[in-house]
Amino acid sequence: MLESAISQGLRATGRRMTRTRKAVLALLERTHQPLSATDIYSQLQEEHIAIDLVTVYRTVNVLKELGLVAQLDLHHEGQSRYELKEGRTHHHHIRCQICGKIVDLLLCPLKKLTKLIEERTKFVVDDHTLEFSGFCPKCQ
Amino acid sequence: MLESAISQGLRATGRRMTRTRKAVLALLERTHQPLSATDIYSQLQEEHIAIDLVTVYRTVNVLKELGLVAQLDLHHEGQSRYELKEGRTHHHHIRCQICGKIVDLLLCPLKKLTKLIEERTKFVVDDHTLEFSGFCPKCQ
DNA sequence: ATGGTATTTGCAATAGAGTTGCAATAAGGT
DNA sequence: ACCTTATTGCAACTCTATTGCAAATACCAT
Repeated sequence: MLESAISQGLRATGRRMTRTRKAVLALLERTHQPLSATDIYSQLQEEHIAIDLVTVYRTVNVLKELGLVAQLDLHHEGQSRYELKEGRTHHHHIRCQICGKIVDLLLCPLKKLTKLIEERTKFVVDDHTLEFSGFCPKCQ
Repeated sequence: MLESAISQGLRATGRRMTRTRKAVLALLERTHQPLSATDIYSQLQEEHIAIDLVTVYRTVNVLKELGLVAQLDLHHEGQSRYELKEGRTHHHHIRCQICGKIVDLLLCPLKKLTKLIEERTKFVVDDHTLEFSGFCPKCQ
């Protein structure tokens, strides 16, 4: 159970473990797709858990600040998605252009490239995004 | 001069070369940074070229449909940017997290990786995005 | 050059994602 | 159980982008 460990992280920054934060965390924990704020909102509505959409936004932002959640901005989606980091390593995603299914790519091939880019551009690289899209097996 | 060639492309799809389309094209042609719709709008305002923001959006969408302009959705920017394709090959970008400067990366290292991903995921890959961010030489 | 017609433009209204102010509520240490 | 402070819900708002519609204009035929 993550909850007590997370509770500690919250308290360490003067925050509290609440009914709504538990609900959002539990949902992210049992879901295997990255969820948008409205996904989280409507899913919890269906489960008759009262939570305002504003609270969903505030909750994912807190979880992001604590480093517990990653925010994904996939191309052409127009809204952010969120997924639990929980012991998972850095990875990227592929998204189906037809049905929207998102699958993790358990790799990151960009370490060497990062060095090359730093040499060529004289930037210090801090972050990167990499995303593929196409047609999933069912939609081909 | 691009204009007459583009004019043909427009007419081939039942469209017209107009004062505003010329102005947006000319601006994109002489600018070396990808521009947002509001960038284009305010830049043309400064040059005393009257154009509505709505028209800017419609214009970049037409140019995108004609394959003349690429739309970039950079991470954490919250708005799209547009750049002329005009004879340029597929490439990616790096963006400074401090000053927002965007520099082209004249490479794409993802061909081999695409094959690997298709094998592993059984997706057919159609597109990808890759973006780096960090600190430019001036902002380090 | 002139006129006719379909495309394009500007304005106003609208849509959707996300944020902010504030009073009411609830967490959790004492 | 109480008290303080963080959190919540509601309403209002911001920002990017899109849509409907009447007026303006590109451009083809004459």
